Amino acid sequence: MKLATWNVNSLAVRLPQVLDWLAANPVDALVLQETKLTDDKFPHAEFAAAGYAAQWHGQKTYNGVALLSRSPALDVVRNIPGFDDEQARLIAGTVDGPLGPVRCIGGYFPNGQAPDSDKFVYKMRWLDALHDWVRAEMAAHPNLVLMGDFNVAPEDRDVYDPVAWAGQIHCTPEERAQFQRLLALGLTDAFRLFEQPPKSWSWWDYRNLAFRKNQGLRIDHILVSPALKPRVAACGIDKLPRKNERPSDHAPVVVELTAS
DNA sequence: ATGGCTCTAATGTAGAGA
Repeated sequence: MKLATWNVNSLAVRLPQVLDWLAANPVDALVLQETKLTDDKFPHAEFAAAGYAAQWHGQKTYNGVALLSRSPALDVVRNIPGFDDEQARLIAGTVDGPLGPVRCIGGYFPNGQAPDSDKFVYKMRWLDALHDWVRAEMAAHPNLVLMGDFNVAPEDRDVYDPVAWAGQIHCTPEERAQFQRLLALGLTDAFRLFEQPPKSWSWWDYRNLAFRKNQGLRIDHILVSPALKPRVAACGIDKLPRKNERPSDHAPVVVELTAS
């Protein structure tokens, strides 16, 4: 069973690339971030024609998330229950597969803008609410995957220039502590279960030839629950879509789970 | 050099992203 996450930075612009990617990478489920579409504009018919059921939660201009799956997702949740949020940042659903039901949570975590900003305060509140809700979800769903654009680089090795980025947004001690709190729930960063190429990033700035110079951050993650950890067969970042014409600034992250 | 590029609202320009 393969699951993936991809911040597409506008699904209106990137739909052809997402369809191409799914044709080449027929994953069982894919969560999208930054769709930037109101719900009436979501291209569910195009995904249905490609063999994917869709659940979505969007808004105008900013944010927006979706969950695509081969078999339709059940018990779908939009945004963090109990956390009043005007921004469309989370979707969850249960996807059936060879391992039985898997709870798939896709999140577009707040950017935070700057450590001294109101948006950083919101990011911390959002992460607090996520932590408490994920704990409850893990109790209800042993097979659980939390994936998405976390907007956190967990360690210095996830940053192309850790000295320049020290204390900057995505790299502050507060954000990294929030990432560790999620791990402390029993979740595992699937990417780090394997040897990976050094300087592995999931995002590269559009500016300054950052992709060509491989100057990026690893901020898109897939965390798995204890029951799934021994089932993780592979996890990697697919840089190919970043080489396309008009690419997203993020690359997809993929995890493979085996039944035995 | 605090920008660089890309997206959205728009149709000139500004805010956000990371």
